[in-house]
Amino acid sequence: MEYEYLFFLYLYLFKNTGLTDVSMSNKFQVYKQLDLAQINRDVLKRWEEDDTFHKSISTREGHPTFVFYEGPPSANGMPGIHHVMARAIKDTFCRYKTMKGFRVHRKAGWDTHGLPVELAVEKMLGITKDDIGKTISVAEYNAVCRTEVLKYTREWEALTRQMGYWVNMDDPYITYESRYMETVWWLLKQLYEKNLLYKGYSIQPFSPAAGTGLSSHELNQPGCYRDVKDTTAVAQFKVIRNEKSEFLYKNVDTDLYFLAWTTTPWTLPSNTALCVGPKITYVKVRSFNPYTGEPVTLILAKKLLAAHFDPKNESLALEDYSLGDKKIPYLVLAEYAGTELEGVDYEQLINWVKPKGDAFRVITGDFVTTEDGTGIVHIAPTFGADDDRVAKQNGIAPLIIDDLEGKRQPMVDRNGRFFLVENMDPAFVAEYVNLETYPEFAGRFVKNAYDETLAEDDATVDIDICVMLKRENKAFKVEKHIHSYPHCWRTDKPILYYPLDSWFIRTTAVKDKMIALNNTINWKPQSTGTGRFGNWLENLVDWNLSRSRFWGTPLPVWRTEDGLETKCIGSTEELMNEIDQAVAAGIMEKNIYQGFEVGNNSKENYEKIDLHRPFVDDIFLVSSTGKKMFRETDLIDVWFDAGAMPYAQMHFPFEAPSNSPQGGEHAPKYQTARISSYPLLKELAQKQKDNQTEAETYLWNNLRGKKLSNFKFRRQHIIDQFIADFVCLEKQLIIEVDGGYHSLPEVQISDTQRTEILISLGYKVIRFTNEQVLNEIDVVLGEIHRILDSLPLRGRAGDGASGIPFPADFIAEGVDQTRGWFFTLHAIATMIDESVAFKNIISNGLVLDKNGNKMSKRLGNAVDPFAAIDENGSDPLRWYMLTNSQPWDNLKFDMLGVDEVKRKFFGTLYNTYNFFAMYANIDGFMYAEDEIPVAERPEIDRWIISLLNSLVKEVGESYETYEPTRAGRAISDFVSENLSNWFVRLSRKRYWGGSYDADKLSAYQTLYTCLVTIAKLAAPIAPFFADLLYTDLNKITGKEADQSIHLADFPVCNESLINRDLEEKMALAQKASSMILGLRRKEKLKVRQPLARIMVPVLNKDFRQQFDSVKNIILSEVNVKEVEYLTDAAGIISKKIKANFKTLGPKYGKLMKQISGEIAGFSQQDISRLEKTGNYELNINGESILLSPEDVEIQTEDIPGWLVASEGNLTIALDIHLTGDLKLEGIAREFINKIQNIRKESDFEVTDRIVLRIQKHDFYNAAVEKYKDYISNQTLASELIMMDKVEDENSYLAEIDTDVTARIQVVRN
RNA sequence: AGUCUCGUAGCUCAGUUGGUUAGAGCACUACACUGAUAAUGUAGGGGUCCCCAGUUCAACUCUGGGCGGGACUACCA
Repeated sequence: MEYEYLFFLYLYLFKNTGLTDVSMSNKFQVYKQLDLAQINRDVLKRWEEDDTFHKSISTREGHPTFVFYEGPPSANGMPGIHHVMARAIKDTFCRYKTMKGFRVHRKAGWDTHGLPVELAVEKMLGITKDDIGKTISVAEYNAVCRTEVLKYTREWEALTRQMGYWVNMDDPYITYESRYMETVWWLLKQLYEKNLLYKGYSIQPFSPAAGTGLSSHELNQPGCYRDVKDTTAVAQFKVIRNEKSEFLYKNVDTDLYFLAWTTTPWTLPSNTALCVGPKITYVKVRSFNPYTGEPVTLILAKKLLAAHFDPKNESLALEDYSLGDKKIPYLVLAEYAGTELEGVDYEQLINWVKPKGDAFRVITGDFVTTEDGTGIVHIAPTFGADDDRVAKQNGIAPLIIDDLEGKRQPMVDRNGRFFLVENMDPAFVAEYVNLETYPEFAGRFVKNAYDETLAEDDATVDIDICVMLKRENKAFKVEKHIHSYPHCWRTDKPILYYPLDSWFIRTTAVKDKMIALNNTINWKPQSTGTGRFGNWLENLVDWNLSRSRFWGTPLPVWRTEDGLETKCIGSTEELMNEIDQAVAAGIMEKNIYQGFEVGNNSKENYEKIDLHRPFVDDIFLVSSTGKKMFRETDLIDVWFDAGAMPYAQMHFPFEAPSNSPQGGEHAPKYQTARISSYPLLKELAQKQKDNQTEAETYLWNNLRGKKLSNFKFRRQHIIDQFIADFVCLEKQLIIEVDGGYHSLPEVQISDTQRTEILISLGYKVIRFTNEQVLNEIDVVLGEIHRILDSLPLRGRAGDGASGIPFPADFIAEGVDQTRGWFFTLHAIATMIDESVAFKNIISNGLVLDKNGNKMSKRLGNAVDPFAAIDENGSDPLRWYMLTNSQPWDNLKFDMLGVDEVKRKFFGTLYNTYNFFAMYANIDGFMYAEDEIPVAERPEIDRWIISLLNSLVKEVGESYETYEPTRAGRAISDFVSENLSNWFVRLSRKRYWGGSYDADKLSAYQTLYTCLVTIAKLAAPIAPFFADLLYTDLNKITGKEADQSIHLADFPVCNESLINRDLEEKMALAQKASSMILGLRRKEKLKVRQPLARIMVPVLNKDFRQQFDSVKNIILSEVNVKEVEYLTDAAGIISKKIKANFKTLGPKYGKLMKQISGEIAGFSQQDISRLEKTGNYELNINGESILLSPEDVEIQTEDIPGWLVASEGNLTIALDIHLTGDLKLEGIAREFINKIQNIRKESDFEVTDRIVLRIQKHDFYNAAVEKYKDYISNQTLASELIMMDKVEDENSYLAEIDTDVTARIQVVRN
């Protein structure tokens, strides 16, 4: 036993007796068991005491910012486990960016408006929408909404805290607050002024009986959809023969018609187009009209031919048909693709009212199916949402009537009747209405249910229209049909799809811009961006903003009753002024917001006003012509609230105005021109711009238009009192291009002064000569690029809204937000700023239960996030969720998976730490010694450090590209495979015993570095455990200044420490060891029994060298004494050869089968010829094929007479012959094993010294004698005494070999 | 119905520009190791790579068509 080691051992024992008081603080904390839930609580407490979150922001003051937007959750529902998922993703990247030195902006918020809130309130109060304004006032109702919506705020905050989601909750934005709504109004006004906000109509469910529109939610209430029997018609639309349709008339000897089916014949008079499917095949059929018997030729979908013509009748002769025959013959004449039919004109079916504009044309639509009907859809744009959309896209006019007030109306009025002629504009009637045919139907209800004088079985308008069509040879088939049709939940009467007034945002006007901007966004997964979101943009329609509800942001639009004058209000200031004017004009009695101070942005001030209904409804304004103006009663889509959050969370522009001198908290701080000298300088700058040198022009052309990594450069830009040649303001970098005269001394002095001043203003100045720019532009640009990268971002990139964090660098929400929040953010940012709202986005999948079902309270399969965190801590939950599957795939959440993560990753890491701590405490390692240069550390240390650096690189890249799953899995693999299973296992001996020498120190330093680095890499995903690990380590060593890992810097990969060769070698060692252990197992040879040698065939020089350098590791791992290399010359290696498909395939393609057959048939001579000469010629089908060594794979087959294992191209033979000496050593090791077990059973301390007494036995006497020192050393025995008889008392029987037991006594010294 | 997405071992997931015998972890079974010890290691069994067709010398991989799960968007003639 070395003295040095003894010394430390004594020190350790001494400390343990408590005789010294320096003890505890110098020891690494050792844990009895891993309790991640307790760690969660402890670390959380420390974070709160130390205010770590705020420190993680304040310590990054002045650093470049990383902007994250929190998609506001609604606090009127409890948080679920899926919120843990979403928030784990968000938190991971915000923490990562913090560790990368960014100042991360992440403001929490609450989404508070919308239907779910209204429904919850109604349920709670036991009322319906009908009661609002009757049994409860709107004001009371809204007051309840206000409290209801934040009902679960406390739970949400608790979840945020417990799961370690760091988001700034100091001042969350709340969408119902007046300040937030003011920004929303401001945005709407911007859109209004850009002519992007307009009033139009949309097709919505409408109840003529109740006289009101219905939301789709109201339609989905139980009992609303009912099966009803309606008259349906297949109508014949007559083709107009002209050059567009001429091709259809081939072989046609009758009139030609399109067939279209409808379940609502009353919409036929409003038909203005027919729609065919572009991918559907149509047929042209010669037949007869069943009602009139007239010969007709009809066009319908091929697939539906059998639905309208009995195939049995095809054989019938056309000539034999006479009117009244049940069997109607038919003949298919031709087939057409849907696209061919596009553009063909047809006659109006029912000529009551003429449309204004283009109509009666065949158009195409993807929504057309061949499920039922004829595969041709009758389009009445005023009565169907699809119809309206497809008509607009194709420029087809709807059938619209001008009423007496000059308003545009559909053919059916709001009572559900065909419009009365006397209610129409006479001028319109004169020009467009057919007074011969229409009056018979005018005033008829389109559904009998609307007319109290009619009964169920009275003739309906549908029937009368069909009768008319039959008579006119325009109806092909009329029949009753049962289908499900929606009814109004209040009146029980059928609803109509009906055009209703709505406010729209003209998103179609910016469609191209939105598509272009979307292409710059990094979507995770990409397919959501190009697919779901991209397609949505391609088929964009105008955004219908209107909602007829109560609890939401009111549309800030006032109109005069005649609709001729409109005002859109964009701020409280504007509103106050307008109200004051209205009061002055006598329209309002007083200003209801009196007391509100314009310009005072305090919360208190804004709480004085309420911009919700009903208060805003009571505001009437005065128009420029003195007329009274009423607010449009609509609320806006709550998605607009959410999409407005980049602006509204900052109360933009009211609190961070874009051009204000103070510029808001986040405004760029760069110094610009001095006011006094600006006019002069400006003139000068312009002159310089006009007279640029050749070099300047050349460089400018390489910098302009954000060519260089998207950095914006300006030329001849005035800064303070100077004109900088080129400047990048975001990075405060000035580039000067100098002509020859700069070498003059006086010019140099002034240059120096100028540079000094600019530097003092915070700029970096670099200079190039004209020659450099002209001759070495790549070098120059490379240098600029390098310097740009090294500089922090000062201002904000981009030209969007200034003064606020915009756009976001990163957002993440569920994929269900694609057409919700993601869209509204994108749309608003595009329209307001022509910018993206977010640069990187993760759209995460759903969290399902372990069987793949959606979680719901009803099924009882929902996981309570609080219980889950309480039991496991949030780290394993977070780790599991991010690493089990990629965030954008759905996660099948299974608690067993969480357990696995706990055991496999956290358990292993914890064990590794505990291992380290235990020995470090014994040896008093505190990382106080100088760092041993990596180059001087043993191979295994350099290996794990190499892998560690590779890991740092991979993990860094993964986080950087928003791939948390890859990052987490890489960390976990490293910990369990390489660190624990290989490095620690092989290095155990180095920690145990021996002196505190360089090797031991290296072992400690290396393991310490691995642990602390792993902690940092894992910190973004597992913030609690990582911080504990870090602080436990750092407390003792004081290596790092930061008190929390979340304030520390993310590790940087040191490429020079990565040694691929070494990594390969070690992989070889791992493989070889496992193969040899496999062989031992097969032969039942314990690893304790040393063996003499292994033999390895050498196929090439590199291999021998590689194997040799890890030989010792392998040998000690598998307890073998020597390795012997076998070369060809020995003649005992037999080789086998295979074709390398990867190299040969592309060259010889078709011949591969034969080639591989030939190669497989190579003899040993053939193989060695190829190896020696480096080529081999094959002849296949007369073609000469030249093989090189790369075209084949050569492996050794086996070594006759030896115990052999083969894997890939590595073959190892094991010599299992036991010499006497080996046997003795095996016995000695057996003793060590048994004695160690006895120590353990006796609960001895690791460091207790013992006295050993062993009863003699002929089988092992020699072995014990020979290895006495070795045994003593390993078991910490001060004495080893062989005795004839050891007393039974205090002794143990240990089996040393089959039938050989030893009596051993182990006594503490 | 449309769009997107997923489908590989009992479970959760990898699988590079197509290339030879499709992998890992968990679970299961067996074994080994023994001062990291309520830890660790090694091995084994287990596959119609959802199905069909095509392209190719060669398909888990590419193309087309189905089937099944999920999400979103529509609710229709």
